[in-house]
Amino acid sequence: MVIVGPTGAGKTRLAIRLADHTGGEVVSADSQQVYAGMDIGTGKVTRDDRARVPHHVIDVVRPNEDMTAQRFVELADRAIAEVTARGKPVIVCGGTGLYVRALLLGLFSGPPASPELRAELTELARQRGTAALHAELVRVDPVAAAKIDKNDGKRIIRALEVFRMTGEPMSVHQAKHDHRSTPPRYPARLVGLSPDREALYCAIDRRVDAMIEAGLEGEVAALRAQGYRPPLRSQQAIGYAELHDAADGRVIRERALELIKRNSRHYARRQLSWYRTDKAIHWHADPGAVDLVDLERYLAGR
RNA sequence: GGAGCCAUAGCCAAGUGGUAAGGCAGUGGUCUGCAAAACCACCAUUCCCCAGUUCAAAUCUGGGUGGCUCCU
Repeated sequence: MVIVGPTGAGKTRLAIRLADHTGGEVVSADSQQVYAGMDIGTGKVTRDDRARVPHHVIDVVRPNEDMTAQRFVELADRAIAEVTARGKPVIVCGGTGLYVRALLLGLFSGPPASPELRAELTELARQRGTAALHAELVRVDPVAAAKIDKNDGKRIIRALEVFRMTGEPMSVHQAKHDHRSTPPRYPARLVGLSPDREALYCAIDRRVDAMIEAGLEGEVAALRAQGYRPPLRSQQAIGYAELHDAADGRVIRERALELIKRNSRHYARRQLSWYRTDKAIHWHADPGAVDLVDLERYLAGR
């Protein structure tokens, strides 16, 4: 069972409810909840819930470590194998579209991320401009270049990275792993949560207020005390980046809180845009109205 | 009671005779090892209202309405 949807839609609550109902365990597919010490701002389940319902792929790296989609897939695969071995249903709770897709469909067999090469290419982009890198990509991999916007530095760098490390264009690697034809790695039932837009935005605002009340600022202070701050990827997460800015005096607190809400709304929109195209998802507007008995019947039928 | 200034999208705002910049918000989208990231696109047939001048008005003139400031 895979639960997807935008931030603030109620994925976590539904996952817990479903786990309680079925005796299943939860595998998180969230690119920020992997970081230990980042609990409030990433909306992790409470300690009580975790004590009752086992959660996996949460708190698996320190905030100064890199996380990648491939690493996530490895960790999730292992967790799923363990839970399955115990004879329990697996509930994947995912907010990160790329991670969910990578888990279900796999990634093309390319080289792993190379921090050195990325640093080199990033420096090159800074000096000569992103357009220059794109021009190089046009030369070595015109197929990929046609699909990547000339301003999209991150994707241009990834494509060049793959080419340099393998001597083969990324588009060739990808053609061997076409998502439209690759068989799913797991038999999954996808449940999507998509509340009314206005209600979702309201929920997001309230959720941010609740995070502040719960001590998000203290959490950020603790991270800073340990030396974790931007530009660490983990510290650029929504709710953290803004409060680091506030702590550094770049914005006033009031504005930072507004920005957290705004950025969360933007993020929710991007998530919806990602999932909307997936025809396999069964959508529900109200997480509270999802019929657990129906879902359980489906799980039991496997 | 008098004088001055102002009125452009949900918000901020440029534009002083030649056919409505930009930013924010909003919306749609892209996504194959950084994804809570990165990137793309759309979004005022019209400038408070009415009349006038002009080939041409958001821009000039007159009147009205609303707001702000100052004087009495």
